[in-house]
Amino acid sequence: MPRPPNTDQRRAQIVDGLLKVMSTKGYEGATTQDIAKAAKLSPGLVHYHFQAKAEVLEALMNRLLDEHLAALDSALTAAGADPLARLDAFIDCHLATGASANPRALAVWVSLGAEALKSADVRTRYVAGLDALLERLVVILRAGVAAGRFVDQPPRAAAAAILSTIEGYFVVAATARALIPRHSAAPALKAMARGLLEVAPEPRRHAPPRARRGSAS
Amino acid sequence: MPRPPNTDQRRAQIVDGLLKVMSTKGYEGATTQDIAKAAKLSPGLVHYHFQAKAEVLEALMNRLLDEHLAALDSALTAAGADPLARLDAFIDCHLATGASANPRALAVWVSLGAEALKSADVRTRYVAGLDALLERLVVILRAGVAAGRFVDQPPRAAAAAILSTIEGYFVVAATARALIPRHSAAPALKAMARGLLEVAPEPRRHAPPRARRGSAS
Amino acid sequence: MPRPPNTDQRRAQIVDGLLKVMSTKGYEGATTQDIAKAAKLSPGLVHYHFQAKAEVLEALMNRLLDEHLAALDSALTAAGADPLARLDAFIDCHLATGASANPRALAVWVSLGAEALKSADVRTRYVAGLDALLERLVVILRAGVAAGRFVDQPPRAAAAAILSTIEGYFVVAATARALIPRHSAAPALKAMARGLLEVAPEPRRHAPPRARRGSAS
Amino acid sequence: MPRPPNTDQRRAQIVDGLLKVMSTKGYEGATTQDIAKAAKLSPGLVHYHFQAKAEVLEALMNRLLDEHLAALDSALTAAGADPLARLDAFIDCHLATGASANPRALAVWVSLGAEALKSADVRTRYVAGLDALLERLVVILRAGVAAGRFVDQPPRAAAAAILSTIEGYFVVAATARALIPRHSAAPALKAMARGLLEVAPEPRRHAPPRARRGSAS
DNA sequence: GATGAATGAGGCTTCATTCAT
DNA sequence: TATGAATGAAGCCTCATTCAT
Repeated sequence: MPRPPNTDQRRAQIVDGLLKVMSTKGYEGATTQDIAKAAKLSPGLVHYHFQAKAEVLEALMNRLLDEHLAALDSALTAAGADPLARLDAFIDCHLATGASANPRALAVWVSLGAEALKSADVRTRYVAGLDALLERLVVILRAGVAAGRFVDQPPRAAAAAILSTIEGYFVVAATARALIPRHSAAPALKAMARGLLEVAPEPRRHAPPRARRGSAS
Repeated sequence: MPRPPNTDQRRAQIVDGLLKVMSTKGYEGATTQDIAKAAKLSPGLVHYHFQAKAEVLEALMNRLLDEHLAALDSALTAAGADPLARLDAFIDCHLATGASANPRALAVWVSLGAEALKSADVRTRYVAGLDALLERLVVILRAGVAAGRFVDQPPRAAAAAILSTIEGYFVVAATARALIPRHSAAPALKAMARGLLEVAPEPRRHAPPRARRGSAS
Repeated sequence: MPRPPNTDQRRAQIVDGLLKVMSTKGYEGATTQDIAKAAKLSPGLVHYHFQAKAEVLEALMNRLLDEHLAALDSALTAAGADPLARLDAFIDCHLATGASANPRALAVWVSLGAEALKSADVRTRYVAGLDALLERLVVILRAGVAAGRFVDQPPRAAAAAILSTIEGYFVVAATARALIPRHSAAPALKAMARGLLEVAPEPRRHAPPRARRGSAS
Repeated sequence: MPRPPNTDQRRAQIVDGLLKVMSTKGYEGATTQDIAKAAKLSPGLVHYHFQAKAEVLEALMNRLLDEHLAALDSALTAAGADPLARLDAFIDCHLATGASANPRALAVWVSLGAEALKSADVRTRYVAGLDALLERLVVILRAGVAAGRFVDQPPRAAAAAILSTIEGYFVVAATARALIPRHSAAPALKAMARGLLEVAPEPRRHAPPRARRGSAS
């Protein structure tokens, strides 16, 4: 009659502990004792359920990315088929309702970017996460171009620009939130994206389809 | 016969050592021994010229910001008075010719963002740096609005959007450069900024000053 | 309905697990988890059947010594009454057919010698084991002297010499087997013992006195 | 005006600390704190002068072996050219005056044998040490055979036997000194070696070189 | 100013042992 | 009996900082 296994719960607890501590102390600053305390567990347990601290970080990355991608895909599905609606959903999911609404996750994500500079393992996963987002954007952009909604242009460059803006908002929001006027991020990026994709503002389709510009070389 | 003081040079050496090491190991990963070695100095000297490691970081931040702001202001001056030209110069200085061209400084800047999450001192300086950039953008934007070149809108929101895009490009470039098509960053941001500011492509300044949108609430 | 006790079997399993692990990792290097795994049991069981890891070691020592002494006494019985035959049997039992044929037991025995340096408990049992062997040798030697087969000499010194050679072969065989020509150990020790005891070589009183011998058979 | 370097002395101190601690606690039982305390140094210094604990062990092995080989070679030189005298000197150096006279070194050597079972690095050096001794023995034996002093026989087997006896005496002396009658080791091994090599006892070289050997007094 | 040895606190990790089931 | 999770005390090692010269 063994104790019922609760490894999954414990691992989740520990990962959550790292999330909490890391958001204020970074990864290196999060000691295993800190993590254990934040998880309300004994220090030894961390290494009973994970081989090393780095493995907790990996699990945390996976959790953040998985959760975020799930939320994103759900939002995209809800947005329907219209490319612009999907693009807006993508932006909102990042800047209005999603990731940026969770300050801890935001801070951790910024820390992960810095960690990616040092650790190849972290970098691999981090880049994979960015790439997954980029890919979704590219698909949206291609669809928009195919539908004649977006001007024809290299979709990867445009996607990188939109994604970079999101990432940049994350950094600024995490470190200097006061610099961003409240609720300005998503609308601003939408306007910027429309400029990039030469989408005429919906309500006003008067002006002629002005020539393309800014063809991100 | 006292030897001529060389403190300034030594301090510069040490700061440079931190820059080198930090770009691949981050701040915590940069040990004083590492810094000394990169500076080609003995370890003891680091604490002779600086009271603490954190002070070296502070000096490094100051150096990066000072150098960058100097380059920026110089570029802005060279751009003349036209708001759009100044905006383009601002963008180019960040994404085409300036900071992003120095991978080490780029990596350090990203690390500093993460460090700012942990240390109030770093954060203060980091935010001040962002704010200085933001302020220059705001001035440009206001001038553009005043000149009727940019649509009227809350300049801080637009400035934050442009600055965030730049910061985001920095992060992505530092961690996943392959995701950004070569030379696409500055043109893309210019196009985005034009969209945000409703600037008609230069060759055509026919259209009436259409109503503003995207008033980042 | 109580299940039939299987403590003895479990203890044997655990002791065997320690034997396996210890032969390659030593006693301190053998974690209870290692032992349990090698015994194909759960970690908790080790401390259910033994109060402490040290107790497993004690049981292992006892097992090794008991088994070895049983084999030895059996070999001595089979050797008959002749002192020289009994001496040869003693040597063969150690160097030709017995302990040294089991690499794991050999390694463990060497580790036990080192362990005896640290732990009084281990030392007591280890010394008792050596003493038991020594005692059997002394009995053989005394019998040989009484029978006029061995020259009169202090039997404890001779016994210690023979026993030391055996122990030394164990160490060298366990750590540097290549240094010992194959099958040379028992013949060499027999020749040495004869030298010590001034036994004229029995078999050869025929042909030209010498002829080569000791050629590591 | 830097502090004069004393690294060599410090390293020697640390190695000596390990020698002291290891003789009673073994290698794993010798904590870095123990070593530092025994060396009367602060704990951090151990890792300032050595990269890892294992490196201290390596240095200790080298010291023991170097010192021992130096003493041995010196004794052999003093023994002159006579093979038997050299053989006796070899034995005395190990069992009468040399290594076995230093209980700490003896215990450490026994521990090293056990350590060699676990660590390939230790084993390599340990075997090299044994081999160096063996080689000297082989040279002596070959010279004796060439001079007609020793019966012709495979020298490596005889050398291994003699070396094993020495190693065995080390183990028994370190763990159960009481089992070895005082001052019996060297004489006993000399007698055994004579038996093995069929050396006629020196005093009587009257009789024809009778085949039989071993009538050691 | 400069050197590099010295210090000691603290981090990650391991592990014998205990415990809930 | 059996299981495997849980505990907490060390252990090895790193490192910012100090110090003797």
